[in-house]
Amino acid sequence: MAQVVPPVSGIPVAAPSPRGHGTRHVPDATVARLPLYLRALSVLAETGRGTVSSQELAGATGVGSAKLRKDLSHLGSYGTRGVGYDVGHLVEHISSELGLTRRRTVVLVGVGNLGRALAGYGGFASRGLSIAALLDVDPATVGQIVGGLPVQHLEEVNAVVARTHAAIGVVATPAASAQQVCDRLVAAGVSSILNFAPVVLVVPAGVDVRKVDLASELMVLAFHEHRRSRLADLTSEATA
Amino acid sequence: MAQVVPPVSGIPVAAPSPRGHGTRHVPDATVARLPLYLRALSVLAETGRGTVSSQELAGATGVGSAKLRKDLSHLGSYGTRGVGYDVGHLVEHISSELGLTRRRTVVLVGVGNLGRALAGYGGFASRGLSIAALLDVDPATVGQIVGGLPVQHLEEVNAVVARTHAAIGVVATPAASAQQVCDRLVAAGVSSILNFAPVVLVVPAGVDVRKVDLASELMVLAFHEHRRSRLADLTSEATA
DNA sequence: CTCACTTTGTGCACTCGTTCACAAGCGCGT
DNA sequence: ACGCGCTTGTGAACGAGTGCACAAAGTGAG
Repeated sequence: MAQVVPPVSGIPVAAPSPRGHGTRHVPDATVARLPLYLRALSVLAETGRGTVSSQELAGATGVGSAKLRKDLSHLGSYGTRGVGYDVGHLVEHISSELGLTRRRTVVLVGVGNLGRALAGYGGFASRGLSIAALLDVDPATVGQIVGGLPVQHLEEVNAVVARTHAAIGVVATPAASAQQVCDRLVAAGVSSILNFAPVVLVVPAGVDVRKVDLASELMVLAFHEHRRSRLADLTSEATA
Repeated sequence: MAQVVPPVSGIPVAAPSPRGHGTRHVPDATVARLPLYLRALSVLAETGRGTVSSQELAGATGVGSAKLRKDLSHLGSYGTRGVGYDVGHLVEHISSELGLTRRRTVVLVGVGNLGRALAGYGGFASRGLSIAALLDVDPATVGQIVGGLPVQHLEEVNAVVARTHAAIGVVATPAASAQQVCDRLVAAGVSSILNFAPVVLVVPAGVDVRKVDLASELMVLAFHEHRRSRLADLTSEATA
């Protein structure tokens, strides 16, 4: 009952920044939006635009203008007040922050339909990301040329990763083999994994896993649809 | 580094989100995890397990046990203290909440590699989601049988949506035609859209758009990779 | 019945992200 | 030079989500 949490007026005892991260901290939510900005900016750059206002860019990306400005401020980018942001400069700045200036190589495992879709996806190369190799275990698939690259056997993973210095691996295999493939990628030296298989991958500390689950996305959409119809039922019931 | 399971999306385009209305509010973050739980539970159910503790299910899904319990409590599901949750009951409860008890039909536009991957993806049907039709504009593709379904021409969209009562549309077309396809889907009566094209779709109010951007995911991964190497540089510099 | 043990459900504090509102800065016309 | 309008950058309030810790509630053994 005593001490009702005093304002703690000036007690520098506890470290102001408990997390000792040396670099300035860019929020994850902001990072997730940077590619979006980058794409919109690329379009603008191609049309010859020299500057954009936050409001304009916000309109093109579906993000609030205040949020956009805060995002950009997080990476220390300077716009010009009264004018806006220099398109070219901003593109370069964001690319640099995302680490796309240095070329990143990616190995893709699982050359099914999804793998082919990824391999054929344009726009990676122009963004500093290049798919360096395609791997699979199916004898009928190995040896094919997909998206200009020959499909190699998964056995080659160690050699391929070592040769291409790939740090990013994409798992586009069936669920059953995903964990096994993941393990081999990690063993070969890959430290970031993008997983499309509907399983939760277990990885050692230091390895970053990101998951894209197509079925989940559809289910979330179904939920919204469901909620909407429930709401409609309720309101029609209320008006009745 | 723990498993990072991002809510991906995070781009509520034109969703004013009418919050606080009559129905109890299930947080979006929780909804995004429900499919994950559902899948883990399905696996458990098949192995004949009758009950699960929150800790066990947490381990299988990579989620903290407290978070999991709170998620389940949000949808009013009752577990039994000292025992855990009834697997079958929980599966049914989550399915119901997600709206998967009533069959949801989906129309898919764009039968390229990505579209084929989605059409061939198992696990939709068993979750109440069924792809009712495939649409494309390429004469060479129209008429093919993909995943057991004939590909129809996009012109048929109105008839198809009306006949199947589909409320969900999937856009798996190239970026250039995505907005146009989206407009036609909306005009045909679709009210939820899952967009794989790297553009920001503009839709009228009342239509829900969810975006999955493969290139963005890779870029976010590249960022983490980049940050990691920066950190390594800093620390090696500091120790030097 | 009682006690020890297990596991849920949740209040609370805390962190993270978003939104608002506005001062500061910049260019331009006069 | 000077003020006017436009746009950025950000402090502060707010809200959502997470993690901790624990009381409540159930089970089973003695």
